[in-house]
Amino acid sequence: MTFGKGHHLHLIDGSAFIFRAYHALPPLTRKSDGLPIGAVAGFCNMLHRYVEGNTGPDAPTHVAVIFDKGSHTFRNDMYDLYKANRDEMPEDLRPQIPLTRNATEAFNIACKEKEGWEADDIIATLAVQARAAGGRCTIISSDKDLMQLVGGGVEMLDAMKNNRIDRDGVFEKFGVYPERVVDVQALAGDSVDNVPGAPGIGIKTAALLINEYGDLETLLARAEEIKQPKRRQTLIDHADQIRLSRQLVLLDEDTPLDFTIEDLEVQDPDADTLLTFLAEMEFRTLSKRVADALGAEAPVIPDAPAAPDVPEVEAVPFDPEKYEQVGDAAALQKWIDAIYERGYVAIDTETTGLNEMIAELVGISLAVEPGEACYIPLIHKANRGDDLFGSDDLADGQMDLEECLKLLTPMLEDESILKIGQNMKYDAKIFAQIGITVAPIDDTMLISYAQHAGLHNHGMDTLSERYLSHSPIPIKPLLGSGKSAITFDKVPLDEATKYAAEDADITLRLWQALKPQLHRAQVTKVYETLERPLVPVLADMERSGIKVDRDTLSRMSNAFAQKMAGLEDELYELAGRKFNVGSPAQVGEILFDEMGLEGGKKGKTGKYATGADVLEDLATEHELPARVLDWRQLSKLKSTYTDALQDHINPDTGRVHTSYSIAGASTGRLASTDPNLQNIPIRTEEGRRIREAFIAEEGKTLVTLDYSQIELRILAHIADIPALKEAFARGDDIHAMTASEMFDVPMDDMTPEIRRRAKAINFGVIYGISGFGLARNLRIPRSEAQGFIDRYFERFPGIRTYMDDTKAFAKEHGFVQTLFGRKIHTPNIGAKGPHAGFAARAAINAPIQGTAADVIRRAMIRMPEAISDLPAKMLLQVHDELLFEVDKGAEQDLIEAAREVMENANDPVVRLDVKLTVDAGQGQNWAEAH
DNA sequence: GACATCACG
DNA sequence: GACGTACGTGATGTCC
Repeated sequence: MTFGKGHHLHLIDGSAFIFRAYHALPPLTRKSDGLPIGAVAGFCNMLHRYVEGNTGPDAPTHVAVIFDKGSHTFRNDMYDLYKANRDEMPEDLRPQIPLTRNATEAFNIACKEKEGWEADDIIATLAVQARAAGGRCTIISSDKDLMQLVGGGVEMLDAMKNNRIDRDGVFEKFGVYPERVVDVQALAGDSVDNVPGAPGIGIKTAALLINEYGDLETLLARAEEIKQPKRRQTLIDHADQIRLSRQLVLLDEDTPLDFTIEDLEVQDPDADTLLTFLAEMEFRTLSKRVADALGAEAPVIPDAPAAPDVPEVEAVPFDPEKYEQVGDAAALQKWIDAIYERGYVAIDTETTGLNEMIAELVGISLAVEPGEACYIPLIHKANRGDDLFGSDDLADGQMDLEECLKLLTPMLEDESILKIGQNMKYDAKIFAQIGITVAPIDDTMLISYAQHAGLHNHGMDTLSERYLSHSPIPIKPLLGSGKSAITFDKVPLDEATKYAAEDADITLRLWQALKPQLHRAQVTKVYETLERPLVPVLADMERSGIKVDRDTLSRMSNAFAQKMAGLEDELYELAGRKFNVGSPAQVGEILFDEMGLEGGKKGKTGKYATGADVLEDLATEHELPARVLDWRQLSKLKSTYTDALQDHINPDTGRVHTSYSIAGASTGRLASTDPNLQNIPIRTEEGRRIREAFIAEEGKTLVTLDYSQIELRILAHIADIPALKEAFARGDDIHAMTASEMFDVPMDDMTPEIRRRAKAINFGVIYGISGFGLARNLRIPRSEAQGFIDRYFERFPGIRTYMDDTKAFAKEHGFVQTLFGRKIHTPNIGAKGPHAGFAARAAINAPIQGTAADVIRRAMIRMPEAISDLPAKMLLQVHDELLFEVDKGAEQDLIEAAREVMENANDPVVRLDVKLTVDAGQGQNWAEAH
């Protein structure tokens, strides 16, 4: 059949698939012979997922995977440096390349390549042919070089993000439509492919020029007319290089091919061929999945003895049908016996919601071996939630909650049985609500965090996909979404069992895969002293919550609303019309288009930037931006704080219970969510008053203790700066001392302005200083800022060494470390281009911020024991501050005990050359205590 | 759901 | 030699 109207050609960029697969998976090897196989595994998974997704009216009628072949193409003849900066292919990837061709053929998908041409040229040729024939074509790739082909039925699809790119999408990316993309690329060049382009011209400028002059040749011909002298000269000087660049990025739409589109017609895979291939590769999980999809029998893959050092990840296939639903005491007792035989169990709770303070226990799942898991439903309803007249009757076949807990509690509290969970803080809190203290525990999320912080997140889906090559059953289809969403107790029992038991099964497998790796990564100590013991401490703090006075907040909300209304009237007057003050886009239009103010800069989305820094600069001359800033401050305080906080007051406790994520921030810091209590205002007087709503219970006092300058002290120690260390030892004002040293001003003559500058520089150092950043922060010329930095390095030479050493360490190892051994990975440290500076600064900052985070973690872990004799509770942590609630009269005892713990939190593991000091405060509310 | 903005250390 | 930049977070409102 001739390809034409109604037909749809899919072209898959094979190389892109391979590299994505390679980087997405750990370095897996084939068990029987150790052949590296991770990229092939990922490639096959992606192909399988792709094939499965091809249903419905949009499915392709023709398909091919296109590969590059050889490294020498006609472009190298034009320009010998083309792609010359490409890194060598990783050694363990090379042998996998031919296997990906075999894989494609095994899936019965056409597999095309041509010596001397790039895959992109073949794709271009086929896309153009498809378009000419009146058919559609989808290019599955996110390579921007292919964007020149889009239009007239040709689109691109980013398979990972499931993001279609049409002509408008191309315009967003390049600022021009597809037919002018090569012109823009010719000017902007491409550092990845080593296309030179015009020096100093990026995509933004290129698009601007092309749009003004129409096309590249016109632009080059009329280059003399360009107003900016530098730009003009660049274009004149480099015209030849620009034309060459255009040749390089222009795809060959006439690649000679020895096949036609008709040869690419979609064919069903032959089950035998495909499964034989997958079995050869020893992909157990995927074989099973593919066999299911094809309705064939999964091949038996003999269990070869595992090579040492390779985690066993695919031993037992996942089979939701095998999970047991436990409905009576006898059945449960069998599981408890199995747990006692082993000494450990993976456990997961299902509840009615994500907020542990409100959620109710719905069921419990247990796993003892990979594939051996059960679910104990407890209070599932007999009817689905979508049944309008659904009664509250319980579904049949469930154990009585009390009876179940009576059997389970001794095991949960038995110190000889290890309870393994994914994010155990959640489950521990659920059990704590019903009086059960779960211990001892292991947490797969934290085991991963200790090893892989900075590499990826540590949610179950991510871990399962990465380390088990298995995608967990999604919860969405069970619960629905939006208004019609139901809670887990409305999920039918059989579906609930498959989902819940699988979670425990996955947790157990992750534990088996990841726990033994802790010591190999040398982070066992980190996990055991900084991560795991924090779980019960945080669970207690979160359950305690802090009292918040609704009336105070509500009064403030009203006051803010009135002020905002007044400001809005003023603003409409100033602008000469009504507009939405909350819309940055409209504010930008008013300021720069209608009022014609200078200095409007458009961001990447084509809108004017109207951030506080911009408006502050304008506010010295104009009324409107000043009032917008006032309005924004009030709006922020009202919506984020005085309004939203009220909604977080728990009706039962009258208190606000935040949730801390232990494995969220890469540096080891905690993060606070729902609500975030780590960013309650303090810097402005108006904002600070919100802290008046955080109050002590009747008869109690709020006490805060915070580390003084902890990050600078740690910097002084790590970078070994004698002058800084001595200043801290003397108890000097550290910013004043820095200023005195840098600007040769005696301490007695210090002015606030000079001190302010020194303070900014001190912070800058912690953040991985740059002249640009400091200049922007201090609003001084860049050259002056650079002068400050040079002087700083001169006066404190250890800083330079620290920065250089840290960067070198990160480049060599791919991570940096805190003083306590916490690893923070820096995967982008070797990146080329603008990414590099970013990663370098993060690498410089991470050991400092991370060590400070470790210190306060240690203090928090020791705190419960240290204050156990006092009528006091630890409520909140704000990075370098701990907030307590204590009975009146015991304030001083608490301060003494807590300060002792905090100031010596580094002992005995790390000796510091600098003393840690802690300031204390107390009061009836958080504003007063500070 | 992306983006801009702004709150904190 | 130019690039684009202070480090780490989370919540909200707008706009598509």
